Amino acid sequence: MPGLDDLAALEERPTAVLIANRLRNRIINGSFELGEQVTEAAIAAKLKVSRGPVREALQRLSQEGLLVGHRNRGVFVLELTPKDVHEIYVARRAVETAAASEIIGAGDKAVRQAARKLAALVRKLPDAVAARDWSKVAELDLKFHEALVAASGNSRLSRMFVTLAAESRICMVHVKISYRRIDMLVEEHQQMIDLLVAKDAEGLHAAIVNHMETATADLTESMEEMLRLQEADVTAPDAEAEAPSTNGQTPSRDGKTPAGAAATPDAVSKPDAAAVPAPASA
Amino acid sequence: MPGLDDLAALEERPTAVLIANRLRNRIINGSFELGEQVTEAAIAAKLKVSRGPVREALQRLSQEGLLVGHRNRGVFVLELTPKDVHEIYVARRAVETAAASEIIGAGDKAVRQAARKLAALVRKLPDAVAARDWSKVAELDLKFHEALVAASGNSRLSRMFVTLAAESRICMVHVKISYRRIDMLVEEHQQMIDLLVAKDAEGLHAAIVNHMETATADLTESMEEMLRLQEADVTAPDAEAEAPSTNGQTPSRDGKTPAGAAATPDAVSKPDAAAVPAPASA
DNA sequence: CGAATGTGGATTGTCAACAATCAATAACGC
DNA sequence: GCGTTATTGATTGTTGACAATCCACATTCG
Repeated sequence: MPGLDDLAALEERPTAVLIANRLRNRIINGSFELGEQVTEAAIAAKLKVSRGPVREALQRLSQEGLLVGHRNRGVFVLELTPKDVHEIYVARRAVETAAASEIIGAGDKAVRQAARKLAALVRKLPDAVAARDWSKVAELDLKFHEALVAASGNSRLSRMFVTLAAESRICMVHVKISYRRIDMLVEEHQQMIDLLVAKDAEGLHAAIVNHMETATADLTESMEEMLRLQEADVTAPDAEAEAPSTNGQTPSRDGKTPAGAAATPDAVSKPDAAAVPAPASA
Repeated sequence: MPGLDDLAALEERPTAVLIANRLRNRIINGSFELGEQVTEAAIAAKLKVSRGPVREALQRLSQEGLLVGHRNRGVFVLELTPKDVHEIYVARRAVETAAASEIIGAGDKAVRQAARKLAALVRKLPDAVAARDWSKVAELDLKFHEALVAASGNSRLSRMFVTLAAESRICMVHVKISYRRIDMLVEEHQQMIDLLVAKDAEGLHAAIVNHMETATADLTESMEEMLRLQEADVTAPDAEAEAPSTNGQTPSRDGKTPAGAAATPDAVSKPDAAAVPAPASA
């Protein structure tokens, strides 16, 4: 019976994964406020399921890094600081350049195949840009990079990238980016494809680094401005509005979020295990 | 009261994390067979807790990649193929070189601080090597690399590395490595430190790549030989000797070390101090 | 005698209820 | 009035039981 070789792969997903995917989409869509939220009881009630699967999904997302959980207090959606942006950028650079090297090292066939898939994604980009559909642009942008990593055939790199992509998406959605940058996206991505087919590893690395460095700079700038405004909002309304131009130092909200040091003692764990992203939003 | 600023970090861990740490240690220690095992009911019974936390811990490890879960079938400990080794190697190379760059880019102070910690680890190595304590060597080796990544101050890189380190550890423990390689470890690691303090990013990258490439080559070789033998084992012994591979179902009841009350450092109160947390000062 | 099918055992998936813990508010004493 | 302490409310952590699913073995039919 030819024709149905590879359809045994439908394998229904466990509910927890479905919930996790759904919540992930809502988080990166901006449906959740950045600060804090997400009580498992509420989710369970809304989805008409017990707290068990919801709890599992929440814990999964916590390990992906999209949610942070405080003991006996609940889980809260990740709040991104400029430091986080820098971390994400460094990590993405590492993963993506490694993926690029792997593809190029895998031979012409792999390179062509990857280039084809990437090109297909880039072709969709101009429409979204023209429509100024920022959400769509962000999605396509991330999909491009995800496809790049996936093309390396390295499941570890892909798994790592899922989290980074989600975090990047949060950035993109929650801080508005200058519109002139958006017009360069098509060109930049096309250049990466060209360098890939040319098997120019050095150039491709440089392009990736450059691409993300500029994006990150923009992001950080917008974010810092946002934080300044936010802080001014808190201090100004009542007391005397002090000179808000003091410096570029952003942080010091309250000594709460310990995103600082390297290895947090207990539960530093690891991202996703099963599915790739995929399902459309709802 | 100066001096006790940051000790509010003791924050009791949820039981699921304790269980996860414990299981992780047993996995990377080689206490679990490579093929398949791990029924949550058995673990729960042995640890005298309900299945809930155990399930959570298992799922956590699944997401770390140490266990793979089949729907409605259970979770099984990861079985490493040569392809996996390659993937791990590529990913580690990406993460560690990125970490190295970050440290060097962070300035002299950070470099010196990192070098000090790394040197302390390397100093312990010769003893283990002399004693031919392979497990200890593996532990120190991984601790070195983990410290390197942690020194970058990038929590994302650290999180990524946890899984890779655990997987690497599995490799090291389960395949015996040539003893001549072991003698080079001290030298190689020391060289990395030297390059770090010299702030020679290029050289350090090369050293890392070289260090892991040779190790990986060795590992792959040993592993392929192992697989050959294993395959011969299945085909050679005539009819049915045991059928150990596919369903073995090793009696978890008595076949395993009765961790319940017997030896081994299984103290629930102890926060586990093997490979993961790196509790900084102490 | 071989293959398809039915049955049994076991394990995971899911659920609702109980207990422990923490944050915030209110009351109290100084 | 301010600081300290008890109460309250809510949320998570944990538990045991029930239901769905799948694999393996035994049975039956061609």
